[in-house]
Amino acid sequence: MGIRIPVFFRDLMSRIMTKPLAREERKKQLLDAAITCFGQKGYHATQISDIIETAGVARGTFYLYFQGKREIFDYVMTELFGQVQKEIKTIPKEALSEIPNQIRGNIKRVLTLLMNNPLLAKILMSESVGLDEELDSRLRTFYNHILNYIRRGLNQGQEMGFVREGHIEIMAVSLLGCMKEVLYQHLLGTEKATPDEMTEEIYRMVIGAVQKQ
Amino acid sequence: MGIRIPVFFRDLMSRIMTKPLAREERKKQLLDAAITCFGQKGYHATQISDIIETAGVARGTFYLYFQGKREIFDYVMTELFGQVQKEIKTIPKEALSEIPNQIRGNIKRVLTLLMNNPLLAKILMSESVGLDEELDSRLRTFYNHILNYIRRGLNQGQEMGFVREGHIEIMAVSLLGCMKEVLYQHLLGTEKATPDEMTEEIYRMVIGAVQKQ
Amino acid sequence: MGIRIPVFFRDLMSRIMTKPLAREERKKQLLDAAITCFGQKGYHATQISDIIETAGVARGTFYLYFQGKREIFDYVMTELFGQVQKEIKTIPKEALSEIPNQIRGNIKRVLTLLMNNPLLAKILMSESVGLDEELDSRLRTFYNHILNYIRRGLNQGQEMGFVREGHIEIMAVSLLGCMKEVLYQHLLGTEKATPDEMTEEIYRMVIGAVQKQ
Amino acid sequence: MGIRIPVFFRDLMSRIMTKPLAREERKKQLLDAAITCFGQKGYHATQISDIIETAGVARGTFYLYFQGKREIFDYVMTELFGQVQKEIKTIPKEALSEIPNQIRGNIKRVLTLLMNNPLLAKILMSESVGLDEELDSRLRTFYNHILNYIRRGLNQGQEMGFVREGHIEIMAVSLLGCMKEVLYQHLLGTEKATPDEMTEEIYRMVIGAVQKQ
DNA sequence: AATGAATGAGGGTTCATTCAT
DNA sequence: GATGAATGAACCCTCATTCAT
Repeated sequence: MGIRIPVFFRDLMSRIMTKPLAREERKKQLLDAAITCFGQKGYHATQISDIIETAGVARGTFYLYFQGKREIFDYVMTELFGQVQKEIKTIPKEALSEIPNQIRGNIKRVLTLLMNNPLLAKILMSESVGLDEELDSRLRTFYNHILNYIRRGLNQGQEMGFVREGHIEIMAVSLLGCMKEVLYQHLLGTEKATPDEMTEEIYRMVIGAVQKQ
Repeated sequence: MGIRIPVFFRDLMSRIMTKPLAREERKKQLLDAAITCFGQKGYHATQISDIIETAGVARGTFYLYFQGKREIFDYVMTELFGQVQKEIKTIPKEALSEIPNQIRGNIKRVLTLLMNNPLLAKILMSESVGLDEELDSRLRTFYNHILNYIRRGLNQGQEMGFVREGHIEIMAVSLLGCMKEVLYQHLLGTEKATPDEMTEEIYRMVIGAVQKQ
Repeated sequence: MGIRIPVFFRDLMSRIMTKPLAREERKKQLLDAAITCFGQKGYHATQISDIIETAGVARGTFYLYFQGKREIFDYVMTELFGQVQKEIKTIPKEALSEIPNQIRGNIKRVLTLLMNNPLLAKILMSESVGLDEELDSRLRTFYNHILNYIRRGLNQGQEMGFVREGHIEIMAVSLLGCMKEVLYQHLLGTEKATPDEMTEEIYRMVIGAVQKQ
Repeated sequence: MGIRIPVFFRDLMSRIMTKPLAREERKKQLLDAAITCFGQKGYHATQISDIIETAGVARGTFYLYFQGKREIFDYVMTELFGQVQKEIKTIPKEALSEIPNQIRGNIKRVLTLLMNNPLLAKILMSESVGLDEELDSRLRTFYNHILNYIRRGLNQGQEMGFVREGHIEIMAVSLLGCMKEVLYQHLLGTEKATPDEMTEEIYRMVIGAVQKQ
């Protein structure tokens, strides 16, 4: 299985020339490989072999950094959640006139991030429901963060008189759904619009859906 | 020898009338078991053992009716697609004043169906992306049917002057997303509203999102 | 699986028009089907399904006539052994001048039989060694019959002064091998000669191999 | 850090010199086990469990070295073919007076090899016809090699005036059959002669069968 | 006698994880 | 720290045989 000499050479080189990778670096290397693999094939279809091949690391090494497949998937999720959340900025209360642009900005940043990281998007959209209880709850938590952000916006809007009365909860969920679905169909290849088009249209939908008449 | 004709008659009857029925019944029994299992655990985590235990048949029996796990999953998908599509009714052009109620009706029927069949909903929401190409395309087809329905409605609305101008495609996808997400969060347990509340709120979102000012 | 009405019709017809097949006829029908199948695919690759399909009989019916796969294979072997042995005629002692023709005749009859029944030949040549001890011994017995015939011929020949001295046993086995191998290569498609050519050449080999100088 | 170079050196040495060897050893160990099992029970009756038990390795280990049952059987066949072919030596044209001894030598070497390796012999004699097309053709190829050798010998003999005219093809096949059958009956336990006796007798048959009067 | 749906033991293969070097 | 050969539980599927009708 495979060519032996190159392995030896790679090894030889790495032993002579480089100090062992710092623990965090090596972990990141594996994490990146895992994101690639999970994104391409999904959790179940991804094998440890895929990850270590992508990372260029021996089988045993993997288990020096992660307890197993489930754990690295956990780490992947956490990493991705973090990336998305970084893009969402709370709208400051005082910048009243700026609200439309802020909302637009948030929508656009998240869409752009996800459209540029299809793997990330794919994992967020499609995986993990039903994998097991613990992961489901992690996903729930993630979307709750986002929903909270939307809820706060809607409440604020109501106070300020922009947003019509109504079931805030359902409104928030619906708005989240708009964005997820546009993204999802984009992943499926159904939808070919640009981030700007998508942002603008979603913005108009969102505004229309919740504004006072 | 004995009395031959009666035996033959009973047999004839049973062959024409009952046996094929029995076959379909048994198949349905397995299909139901599969829906239950896939709904609870997802495709990958579901084992043939789960399905046959749930159905209460022997291992070999399963393979008399389905070629394997993939095939029964296909059947399950087809079945579920059919159930959802049955609930969607095309709105007749002439009943102009009836349009709001018709839309409400469609939303409510689909939501009710899916809320009463959480397994069905779960499968539609969460499975199969990334499972494999063939199944992905089946899901794509399904949602395309629904999207077509929504697109037609939006186009009609534009002609009639109800619906504002805009990127029909993204609008349609967004509306689908609203409904899917409300349902999905309901499944996750985040959202506890009743079908009526959900229907009403979604209806208002949808109308607001697309109507002319 | 399959068209139901025709089955019913076939059945109906057979019930109304024919009396149930006599036990021996039905058994023969199954045996013929089995010879066909074993000949085409070998013992292991032949499934009960193949046999009953070929025979046009239901699964359960098979077990009314044979205890199982092994038993019908036993019957097949016995049947084939019988056919071959029928073709071999002992050469009468007195017909001294007739010996060459008698030998030629035996060789030709057996070759012709086997070349016209490739299934029979294939089974005799290739199957059953290693299947299990009992079958092995049956095969051994069969070839012993033939070897006995050859041994007797050689002994007689020695008494009469035609056949050189030597290890009769090995000579007999070798002669059997000549014929088996020519037949076997014929089955494999290597050898395309006619029965007459083969008979003549084998006869010359046999004679040359054992005759006194 | 510690002393790095020695570790690296030991490792380097072991990678280049010992590890690959170990791999081949393990493969050989499995191959030997497979030869034993296939020889004793035949292809179909041999289970992977038999092979790994005989080899004393775990189930998964088997699949590190072979893709499956079919592949290891292929390897076994190749191995055995090689062993037999090694024993056959082409007779040099010039050594005219040596021909008888050379033929005797070939016959004896092959017989001895096969009589000392009953498993090898059993596989060559009895397996694989009808197993599947690919393996059949492999066997055909093997015997063709041997037949070619015999054909060449006969042609040479005709040119030199030793061998009578006749259908070379059938003569060659017959001679092969002599040897195969003697061996086969030896395996079945019918024939108890020593290699020397068998060699001598076969030699005389062969010579008698083909020589000019 | 005939049917064919149902059975379930058994076999081949996969793959996450371990551990000696 | 790094390696990768070894492990074995787990899973899918087949097919000879049974038995209620």
